[in-house]
Amino acid sequence: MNIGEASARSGVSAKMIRYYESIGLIEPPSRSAAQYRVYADDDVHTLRFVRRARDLGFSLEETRALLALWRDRGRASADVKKLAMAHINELEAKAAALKAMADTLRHLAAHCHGDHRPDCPILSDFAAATPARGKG
Amino acid sequence: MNIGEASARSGVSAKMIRYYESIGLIEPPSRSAAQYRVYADDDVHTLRFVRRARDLGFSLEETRALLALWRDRGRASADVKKLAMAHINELEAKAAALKAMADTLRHLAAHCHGDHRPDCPILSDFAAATPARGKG
DNA sequence: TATGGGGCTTCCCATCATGGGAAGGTCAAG
DNA sequence: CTTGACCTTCCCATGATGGGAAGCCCCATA
Repeated sequence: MNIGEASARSGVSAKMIRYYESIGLIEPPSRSAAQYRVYADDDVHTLRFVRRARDLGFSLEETRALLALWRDRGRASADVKKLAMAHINELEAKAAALKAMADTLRHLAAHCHGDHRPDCPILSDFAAATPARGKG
Repeated sequence: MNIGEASARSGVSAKMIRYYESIGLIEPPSRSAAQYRVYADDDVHTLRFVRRARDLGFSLEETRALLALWRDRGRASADVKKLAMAHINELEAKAAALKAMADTLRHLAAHCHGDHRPDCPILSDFAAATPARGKG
């Protein structure tokens, strides 16, 4: 199949498929006489794997490691789990950071009248901000 | 003061101060005879405001809007609150998305032995993934 | 006064993952 | 043979930031 069909079947854009190939994440497929990329079902399988990893927030480099583990039938599941757990921690740390921002902002917004008056504790807080020294 | 001191006082790198100036987020400061940027205390104030907004996850474009509101003494606090609330929603949506990824992955990892054996439901799930069609 | 080191200037490049689009070749259907 | 959809490669853009080179400037010290 051509790249368009591989894209449709895998959920990875043609643009990205070419890019993944260029950075060596996936193998270059064979080519037709006219230099069209020709994919097999197995390639679609790989692309779906990549898509799933990306959807779960793994970077392309992490995905590369996962692919290697996937292809290595003899690897210990501990290796996979270790990578996954590390990623889970990253994800949760990022989520917590975003949540902390939201909470701070929500706190400030709670004290903002939100009417026609100009006074606003949100902007006041921003204006009073000091870098890495607390509110001294 | 020179850019180095403004940077130290505001917590914004010199690199970023120049960048913010280049995109019109902050006003170009006056220059010394040798073309050095010369900042006043007020400029540091503005830089701290930007820093605070960035720390709370506002994009530079959102920060630009906040700066405009800050400088507009007559604005209604409702305008600020509206912008803030929208941002809070974005932050929480992103946090929820990250948390969902972590939960999915944690669920998969819970069923992974994590020992010397090669079987791993994490990779199995990835390999079985299908794009936007459920698990058919 | 000469020198050295640190700060400043501009300019270009890299990141990460992705999309847009141009210029041109190819294929299948009419 | 034309038309239109597809493919190719190549370059550019995003958002926010950092790295670093080449060259000028300023101050302190010898």
